[in-house]
Amino acid sequence: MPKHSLVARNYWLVKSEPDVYSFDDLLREQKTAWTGVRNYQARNNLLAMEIGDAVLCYHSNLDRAVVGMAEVARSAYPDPTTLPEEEKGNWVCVDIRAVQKVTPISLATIKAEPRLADIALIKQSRLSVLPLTPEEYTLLCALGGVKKAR
DNA sequence: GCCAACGTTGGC
DNA sequence: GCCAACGTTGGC
Repeated sequence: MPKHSLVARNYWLVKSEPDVYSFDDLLREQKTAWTGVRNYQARNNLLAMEIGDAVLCYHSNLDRAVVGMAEVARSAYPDPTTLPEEEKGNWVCVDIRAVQKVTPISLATIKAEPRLADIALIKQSRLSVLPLTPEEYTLLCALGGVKKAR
C-alpha cells in the first residue's frame, strides 16, 4: 500500500456552525485550514488524520445535518490561530478540500437509523471532530445520495 | 431561550 | 486527588 493511496483509510466527521463557516464556504474556497479546535479529544482526532482520509461535514445549530463530503489535503500542523495564552494546548489544524455536496442527512434521520445508533455524533454530541467507522461512512454516503463511496 | 452534557478550573 | 463552580456546545 503506497503511503498516499487514493483510497481513504480513515473516515471522519467535522462539525461547523453554518453561519460561521458553511460547506458552501468550503466549496467556494475549495480548500481550507480547519482551525479553532480547542478540545483535546478533537485535537487527537485531527492528529490521527492522514492525507486522503474522507471527511463528512456536518452543520450544527440551525441545520443539524450532514451536508457535504471533503477530504484531508494536509495532515496536522500547528494551528496558526492559537493565541499566546492557548499555546500549552499544542492545538493543531488540518487542511480539508471540498469534494461534493450531498443530499442533507438530518440529525433526525441519523437518530432514526438503527445502524447509526452508536455513531459518535450522537454518543458524544459535543465533540466537533470525530471518527466514523467504514460502515457508518458508507451508510451515510448512501443516505446522502452518493452511490459510490470513495 | 432553556437546559443537558460535559470539559476545565481552582480551592481545599 | 476530589469536587464544586463555571463555561461552552449544541439540541430542542
